[in-house]
Amino acid sequence: MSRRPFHRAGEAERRHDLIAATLDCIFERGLQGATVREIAARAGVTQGLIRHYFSSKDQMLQAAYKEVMAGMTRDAAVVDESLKDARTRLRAFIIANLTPPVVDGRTLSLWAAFISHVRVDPVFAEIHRDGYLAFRTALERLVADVLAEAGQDPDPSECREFAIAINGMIDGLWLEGTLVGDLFSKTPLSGIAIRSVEALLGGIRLTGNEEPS
Amino acid sequence: MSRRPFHRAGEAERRHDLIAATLDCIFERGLQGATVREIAARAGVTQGLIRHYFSSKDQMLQAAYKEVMAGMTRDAAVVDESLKDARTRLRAFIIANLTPPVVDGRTLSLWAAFISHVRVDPVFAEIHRDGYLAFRTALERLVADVLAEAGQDPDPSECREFAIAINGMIDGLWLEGTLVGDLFSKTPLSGIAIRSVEALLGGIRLTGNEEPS
DNA sequence: TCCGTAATTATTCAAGCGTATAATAACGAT
DNA sequence: ATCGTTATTATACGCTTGAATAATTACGGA
Repeated sequence: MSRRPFHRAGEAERRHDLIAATLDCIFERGLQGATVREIAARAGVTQGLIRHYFSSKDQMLQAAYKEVMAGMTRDAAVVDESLKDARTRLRAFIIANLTPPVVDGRTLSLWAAFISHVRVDPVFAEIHRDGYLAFRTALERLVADVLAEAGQDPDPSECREFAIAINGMIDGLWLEGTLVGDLFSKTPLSGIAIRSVEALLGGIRLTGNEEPS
Repeated sequence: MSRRPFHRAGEAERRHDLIAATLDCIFERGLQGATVREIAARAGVTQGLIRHYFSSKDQMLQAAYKEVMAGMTRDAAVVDESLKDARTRLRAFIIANLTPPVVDGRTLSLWAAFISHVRVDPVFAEIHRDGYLAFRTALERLVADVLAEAGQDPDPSECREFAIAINGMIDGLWLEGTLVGDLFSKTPLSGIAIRSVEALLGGIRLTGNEEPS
């Protein structure tokens, strides 16, 4: 009876691997399928190791949720600062949020699995709140820039209202577009969103060139 | 050792009670907290009875999901046909979906808990799809009526695009409004939505009277 | 009034869960 | 080379889970 050989990985690497394995489990079999044993097996370690890096399974799930939110924010907020026009930046922001990798079955699965915990566990609620506010704040600033660029006087509360509405629409389109995506094959979501935002902002065009195929 | 007394309830009543107990459990403790034993206890029966009415726990959860979706559709689609103006009907539709009982912590909890299963279990996917399409179809018709009423020629594909956008915004506002509702205390969601839809549809006013406090 | 049916309770079972603890071996320091 | 540290494995514990089965009792129809 020989013991299984192993190698000592760096703490950061191990934690990352464990979280990645956790997310794989959640994606494929839901939160219920993310058991300590299954996660350990997928990470190629034994279950005891999990408790060596996380004080409990719950704490590991929280870390995993943080990583998901951070990933979504990172992908979503890639608004190249070099783009001079605010309109172009807002357009890029919308497109980034309504195309892969944000619009993606895996991302949605993870998001949905965790969102059901937001109202049960206060720690999850805080993680969600932080992510939401970061997103909306970025959007609010973009809207203010666009309005200013169009020569309007951007009333802060007005900008916020626009941001809330646009944020809602992006969230909803992202959600339904991913859940029942096959229903949207004909018309790209990002196109709908852009035209809608243009109308919402009072007819400001977000693009000079026609939209791509 | 005397056996616990009981009474034989009608099948419909028992099934309803069991589903109600299931939803209570999910609301308070999430899907993971909805165990057969806990549900039975809350329904005032013993756990064996559940298997007498449902062939498995999964099947009972599916029935519960159907009931949640049906409830949301029922509450949401209360568009009084007697309202003559299509604009008034659309306005009522939007308000109904962005005020209680649709905007409600319990409704969201249940929705969120189930949505995470949509991508794991095909049966749940079908239930969701049916609900979504019913909702969007109703909205599509309302939009067509409003545009026709405004003297425009309602191109079907244009109506659908409007419906998708509006549906997305309602979904997103509903979701975020319930999740982080305290952030919206100042400005009512339904007001934001109505003004946004007005802009979206090209400036059509949905109301003659000013909005309530 | 009695009796058959089936709705309901009571009990049991095997599997899987998160957690705890002890043994071991990999690897850096010396 | 050797040693000490600790990352990692191995094993076990107690509990909960969904499901299965057997025993009962409520209730309608004769």
